[in-house]
Formats: sequence, C-alpha cells, structure tokens
Amino acid sequence: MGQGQLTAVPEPKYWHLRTVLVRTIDSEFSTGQVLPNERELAARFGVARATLRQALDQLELEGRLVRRRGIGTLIAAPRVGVPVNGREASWPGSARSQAWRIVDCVTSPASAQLARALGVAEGAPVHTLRRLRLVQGVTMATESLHVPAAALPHLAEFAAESDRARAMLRQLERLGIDGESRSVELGVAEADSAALLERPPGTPVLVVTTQYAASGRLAALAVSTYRADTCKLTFGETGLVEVTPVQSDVPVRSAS
Amino acid sequence: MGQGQLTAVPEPKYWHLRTVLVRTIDSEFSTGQVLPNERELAARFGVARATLRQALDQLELEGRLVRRRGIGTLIAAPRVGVPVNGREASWPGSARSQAWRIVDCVTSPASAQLARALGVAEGAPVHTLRRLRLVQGVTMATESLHVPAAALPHLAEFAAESDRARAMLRQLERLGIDGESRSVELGVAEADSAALLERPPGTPVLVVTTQYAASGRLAALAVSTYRADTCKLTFGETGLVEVTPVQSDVPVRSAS
DNA sequence: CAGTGGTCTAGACCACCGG
DNA sequence: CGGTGGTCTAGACCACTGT
Repeated sequence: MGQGQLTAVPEPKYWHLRTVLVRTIDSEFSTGQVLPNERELAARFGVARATLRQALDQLELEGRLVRRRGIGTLIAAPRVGVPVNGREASWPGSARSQAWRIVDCVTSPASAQLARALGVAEGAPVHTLRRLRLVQGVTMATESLHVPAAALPHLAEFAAESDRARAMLRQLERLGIDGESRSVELGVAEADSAALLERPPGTPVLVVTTQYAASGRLAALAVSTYRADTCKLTFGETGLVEVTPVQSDVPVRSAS
Repeated sequence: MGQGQLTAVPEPKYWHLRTVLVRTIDSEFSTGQVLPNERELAARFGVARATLRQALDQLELEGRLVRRRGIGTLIAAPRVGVPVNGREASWPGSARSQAWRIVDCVTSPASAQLARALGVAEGAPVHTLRRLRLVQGVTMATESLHVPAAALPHLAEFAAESDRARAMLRQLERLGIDGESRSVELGVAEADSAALLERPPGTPVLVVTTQYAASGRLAALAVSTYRADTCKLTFGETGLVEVTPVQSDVPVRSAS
C-alpha cells in the first residue's frame, strides 16, 4: 500500500484521500480484508485522524467499507440485490417465502400522519405488523405493514399475537391485491429500526413506502427500511442479466 | 427556540441533539427559513461546533435541512416525488416529456465493466448519451444511456452531436422495448455528476440502473444518478394517493 | 467588508472486542 | 489487558455569499 503524499490540489484533502483509497482498495484488497487502523492510515497519509475518517465515511456510505468497533475497517462485500417486487417474492401474504420473520403485531388508533396516508379517520383502529426481511440469514430490512382494522373484520378472534399476525397476512392475501405503488427515498435509522437492523442509530437506510390497492381502493401501507450499506433494491419484470455496477461517469475508472 | 441543556444520557450527544433539532424544526420552523448559524447553535446547546455539525449532517442526509455556504442552514422543502417508470414519463425515447436536457452524446469503445454489463465484447463501440432530468426547472438527476453501436446501425450518418443524440433516442424507441429491470442503491456523486447536479462532490445520490430489453435481449443500459436530498423515487402503476411520509416506527412523533 | 458554512488539526476520552 | 473505531473538544483557516 503506497505512501500517498497528496500533491497539493484545489480539492479537499478528504476527497482526494477518498480517491486514493478507492484505487488502493480496488487494486490491493479484497472482500473481508482489514485495512490498517485509522491512526496508522492518518499518519501514513500525513493528515489528522478526523480528516482520514471523513474519507472513510464516504467510502462507507458507498458500501465499500464496513467499520466495526473494536475490530477494524474491512472491505465490504458487494451489495446484495434484494427484489422489491409484488407477487413474486415479497408480497406480504405469500407464506412460501421464508425470508420474513415476524416481530410483533399490534392494533392501535391511527396517528394523524398514518390516518392521512391510509385514508381513514384519525384514531381509527389499525393493525400494524412489524417484521424483518432476512436474506441468507442476515437482517436486511424492517417493515411495518399497516392495515385498517375495518378491512379485516375477522381478526379480533385471534388472541395470540403470532396467530393474529399470520391471520392478518392470510386475510390480506385473500383480499386480492390489484396493484402496488412504491416510493424509495434516503433516510436514517431511528433507534428501534436501528436496533432491529443491528446497526447504530443514524445508519443510512433506503425507505420504501408501498401502497397496496384492492378493488381500486388503498388496502394496506407498508413502510420498509432497508440497510443502505448492504442492499441494492431490484425492481422489474424478469432480471435479464446480473447487473454489474457501472460508474455513471464517462471517463472510466482505471481497471483493477 | 429553546435552550437545550441536553440531560446526560447514554446516547451520543450528537444523536440527542438531532432529536431535539427535529422537534424544534417541526414545531417552530417552516420551509425556507434559516436556522441560527452553527457557532451560535453550538454555543446555545453547549457543545463544540463539530458536534453540532454531526447532528446537522444527519438532518441533511434525511433531507430536512439544506446548508449553503455563505448563506446559512435552511429548512428544506419536502422531497419531490420523481416517477421512475417505463413508457409513461421517463422512457428515453418519448420526446414529449420535456423533462430531459441533453448534455452530450459520444461513441467510444466499451470499458471492461461496461462491456460486461451490456453483454458485448470489450472495446466494442458503444453510444453514450448523457442528459439531465429536470423537474420544475431544477436538475434532479444525470443519466448515462449506453447502447451498443451494433444495435443502432444508421447513426453514423449524423455528424452534429445534437442530431446524433436525437436520432439515437428515436431509433431506440423504434426498437420496441419489451421490458425493464431496475436497481436502486445509495452512492455518492463523483466530480462530474456532482458538477451537473450543482452539488459538491460526495453528495449522496440514489443510483438507478435500468436494463432495457428488446425482443428478449438487452438493448440498452441507463445509469441515472438522482439527488438523494431532494428526490423521492416513485414506482408503480397508478399512484393512488399522495404518499405522505410516515415514520416507520410505531411510537409516533409528536404532531407539529 | 463581515458573516456563513466547509475543512483541518492535535489531542483527549470512551465503548467495544479479542485474547 | 491492548487495540480498535466512536465521540468530543477548542481552536484555526479557507471559500463563498451578500451588501
């Protein structure tokens, strides 16, 4: 791993440092390897530790690095493609996909915000199912699935939470979902989703909001929080080929 | 705007600070207003400026704040929903959507990376059309649209770049697109996309990679880079209702 | 010009992990 | 225990904005 020396340029040190590190990582390191520790890297490049950390922050945001307290900074594995499709893999009601683990299932009056989004009166009872999405055993996302209680009349009979959760999914499936409408935006994990995702609060996440329609009306609302560091959300009909990451810029990065 | 005082807690100061600021912003400020400057805020909360900035960084990542050098820190407008659909609004070939501005259009040999993604030989000529996506006059995204030259045989005749660009889109449309397959992931803007987006390098972006298929084969590849601060990507058939942001966590934020 | 956010420093202490 | 990343400080200077 070269020395560095950072020739004086009009761009910020941390950004130049990032560029140098990207090249180094791509050419001299592979997934799972640990980088030298921050104090040593900072010394090696002749910058303060805070400046080095600013560069590492960028690389972590890009999903190239993972930092673990007490362990070190490692080269991250490529992001996992997670299908965010309708019927096929991720529709809430389809029981065959094992990739979901139920956390809890409660019924509570809708907040103003939630009521507006669901198109019900504020305070109207809403079932909320919280669950995790697992990919190869790793938690990739948390999801809160909100359904107006009025839409699922026969749910009160189930006392046990896990029974109620399963019944909720089954009844939703039977409702017959006509369509879905989604949005994706950047967010940060709040305390509880952070805990479920096994990440510190403030971790960047991709927030997917899905509206499910049944017979032309909004039947359910799902808010999913995906780990932005490890997930690449995939949409669309039938994935043609594996998508290899491509730099968006025309000048091509030097081959590794 | 209250004093603060930050009761001692086991959570990091900057995170607690973020929470306090969120409440303050939601209740006492509205879009476009400027916050007190960083030095004053830091003093008011009794923390170092760097710590305050760490909290502001979070809020900026969430799209709640915009910081402008020389101006101040302002409350951001809600994110704009940007449709990322096929035929309707964003298909490259549909000329009626005025929301695109062509930047340039070049033909160059495919890099190894690009060749793999397009399924052509390395070094095979590829047309690359770069353009901007505008929403209400503001640049929201840059896009690089890659098409193997072999797929569009009658393009070499057009000398002028703008003619070639338009011809490329027209011919693509005529090709007849069967399907699309997309992925969305978090990234940071490199130097040139950052410049096009009028943001500093390192700005968080949502990278949308779209594979376009024609008669079962991959016909084109688009890499779009959306500003994560101001964009909410929307997918899906027919948006039912306006999606109001909903906190993913069950304990509801205090109403504003 | 004065005021703003952006960068950078040198140091300190803490929380967590492994042996 | 020693080593790692995570947090925090107090200060400095720079780059940009408006008047």
